[in-house]
Amino acid sequence: MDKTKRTRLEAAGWRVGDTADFLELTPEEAAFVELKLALADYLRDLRVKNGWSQTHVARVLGSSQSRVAKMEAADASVSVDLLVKSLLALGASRKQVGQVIARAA
Amino acid sequence: MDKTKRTRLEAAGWRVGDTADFLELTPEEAAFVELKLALADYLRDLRVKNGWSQTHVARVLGSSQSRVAKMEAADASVSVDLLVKSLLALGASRKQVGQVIARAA
DNA sequence: GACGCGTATGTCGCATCTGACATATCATCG
DNA sequence: CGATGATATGTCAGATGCGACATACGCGTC
Repeated sequence: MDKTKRTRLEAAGWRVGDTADFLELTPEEAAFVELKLALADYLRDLRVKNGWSQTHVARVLGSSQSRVAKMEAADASVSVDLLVKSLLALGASRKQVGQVIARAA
Repeated sequence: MDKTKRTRLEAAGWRVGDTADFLELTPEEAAFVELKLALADYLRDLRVKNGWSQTHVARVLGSSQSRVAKMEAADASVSVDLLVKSLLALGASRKQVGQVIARAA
């Protein structure tokens, strides 16, 4: 596994080495986490591409800068619900969201 | 608007005619609800196609029959998180989930 | 160095979601 | 007509997610 990805997974709150051995996710769990990471990356792309700060995005979404940071980090405390709602609120289409999710890992 | 769809939206807990006037959703809200309905429909298709009962699916998911019923109804009390996790757990691929979401309304 | 700006991380009170249970509805079969 | 199985609806206590705040880190500019 890619070291960067592993770090991100840990950051996302997924017990990596909880029991001193290595990442052990069922295929569904893995697919779910990757799906979430993909949405998080897309959110960051969208924001950066438009030259927005996290604070600005937070205002648009009616949220806070810290939550936007956590969204982009795919933190364990953010749901797919929040990511999807946020992307739609920032102008992404349902179709685009679907494509981001469908894109093979 | 299609009468059936309106009924489903009401069932899903979306204030339809709350103030005696008609459904008033921002475009993002509408897209989000439709996205949720699409996932719910797909869950039902997947279950019926395989000849599973809601009770059986509930056992597989580690949940209850009532929650499966609510998922298929896109009840306001079920999140996209739960729908996506359930679909993946029932064997749908990340790609399939994405396609369901991307499919234009 | 000190400031400003953007981002990251930890925590908390409150709101929402979840599984479970009870119960209702509705077929189908004897 | 029971009786059985599948699905729907309402409720609740406990779990999880949310916005907000504080604070820390990095990086330019002065």
